[in-house]
Amino acid sequence: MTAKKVVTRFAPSPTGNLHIGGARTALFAWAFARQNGGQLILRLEDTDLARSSPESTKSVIRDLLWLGLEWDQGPAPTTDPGVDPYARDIQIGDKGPYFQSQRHEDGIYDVLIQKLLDSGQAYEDEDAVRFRMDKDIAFDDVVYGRIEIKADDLEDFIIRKGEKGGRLPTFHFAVTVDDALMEVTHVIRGQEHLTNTPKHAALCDAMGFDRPQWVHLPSIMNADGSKMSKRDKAKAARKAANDADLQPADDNMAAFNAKDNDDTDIANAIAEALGLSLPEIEVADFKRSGYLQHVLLNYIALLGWNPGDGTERFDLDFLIKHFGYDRIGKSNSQFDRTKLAKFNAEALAEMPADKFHELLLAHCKAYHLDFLDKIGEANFQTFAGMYQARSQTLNTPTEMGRFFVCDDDAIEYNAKAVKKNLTKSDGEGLNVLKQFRDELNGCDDWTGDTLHALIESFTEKHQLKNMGSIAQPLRVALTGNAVSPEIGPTLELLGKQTVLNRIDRCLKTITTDSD
RNA sequence: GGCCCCUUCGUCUAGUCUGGUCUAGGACACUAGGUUUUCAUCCUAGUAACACGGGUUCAAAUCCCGUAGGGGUCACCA
Repeated sequence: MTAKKVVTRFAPSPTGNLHIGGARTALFAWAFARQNGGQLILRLEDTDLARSSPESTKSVIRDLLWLGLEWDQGPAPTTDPGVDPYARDIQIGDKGPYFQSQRHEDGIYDVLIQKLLDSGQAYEDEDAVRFRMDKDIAFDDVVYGRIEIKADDLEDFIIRKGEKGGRLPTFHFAVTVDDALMEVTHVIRGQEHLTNTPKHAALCDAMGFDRPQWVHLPSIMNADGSKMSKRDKAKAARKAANDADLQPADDNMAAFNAKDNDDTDIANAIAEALGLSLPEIEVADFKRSGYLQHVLLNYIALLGWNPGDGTERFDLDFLIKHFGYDRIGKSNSQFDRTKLAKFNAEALAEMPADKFHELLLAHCKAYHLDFLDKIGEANFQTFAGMYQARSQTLNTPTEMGRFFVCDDDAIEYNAKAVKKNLTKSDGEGLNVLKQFRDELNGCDDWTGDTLHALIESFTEKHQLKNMGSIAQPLRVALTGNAVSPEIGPTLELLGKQTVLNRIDRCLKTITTDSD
């Protein structure tokens, strides 16, 4: 007997954006299929009419494609807005359709339910259909081992909803049937399904299907130990909205504020209005925050799995080569954004400068148009260059470099920085700044190199301690703070007029008496 | 609450199956020092864990039992 060809599947319900935990499940299913020359199926479990939406389907497809996890069967792998992923003729694979709502239309489930009814293994309960669970049941999970459940702890459960549920099959029934009919060999999913699995095993047995291999993955948790969920975003947004006394824009938002729903779109809208960042939970959040897809995949692969030889930084080829269920842990893990950020920072620092430039430009085009407008594409390379080594994410330059785009008189001076670099020792810094202002004013070749040389020669001429004696007062005048990238490129990018304006304003605003 | 699962540094983990090589290793974080015009980077050093209690054994992080803690699940949600 030859081993069956490996078939894995990722089967999200289209009720929102792709969650980070779902991304890890998809990643492992993808890697295992690729490792074994098998296939990955993308199937949409949309049997809950009320919660499923085409928008969610599209966003799941978008996010999976962004991550680079392509499937062999399922909806057409495209984000083209002109393409309807539900269209049957463009779905790929010969086991379709790949939407459970469509499979229901085709009568796939009803035939099998009728058989169970006829054989007495299921019975009608009001207008629903219930499956009998009257025997002890055991199954083997690849990660958790053998699980045995006594009949007394099992209850008959609904396999087909009644009228109010549209007579659709329930999740338990549909997954079992679809996995069997699509010849899925390995069911990889979150650990929350472990206690559902006896139901699926019993259903397989009752319908004469071979049981698949079940692979349950431990959960991904927040730093406080709670489960990472989109409710975290809602909670954070709600709190911010309350603190800021934000008036609800519409009924939806009012319901959101009253905790009647946890809509992440509303959460995002509030965050945008208030200019705050919510905890990243969904793949799209990480994208927006400026994480690279391969870094994100690398990091989440490490949550619950490791190659065993200490390697932590790896790419997808490595994962395909080394992935194995025997090295998946059983305990839940907390998501550590700091470690992710470090991984991301390293990846950004390592890449060629033009690659970083290209990515940052694309990121700003998508999320930070104000920077693009103010800095201009011509100067963008300089901007990218000065932040590459200091960036944790593609958002770092726009966070740290806020001063590049703000108005000259919007600079707020940090008191500590002012004292240390300007007013201390009878305004030593202010004096240097005043003198150097004239040097700058006389400079005709406004480039980073020339300006750097100007600072150096000025330092020597006036026998100052080091470049910092000028650079630091300049930083405070230009940014309000004692921190900026190298001073030469900073001056260049700000431009002569802005630099002089800000120095003048600083000299006018800050005096030794104000201290 | 019933049932199921889990428990090594703050966090992710190696080691557990096949007890001795573990005075428990790595990474991120943290602390100290160094390099640097600031910040970041980088370099060096350091702090820090086998949940608890019993048992088995010459020997236990590793095997057994119990306790505690955490998670999941008990829907016509998935």
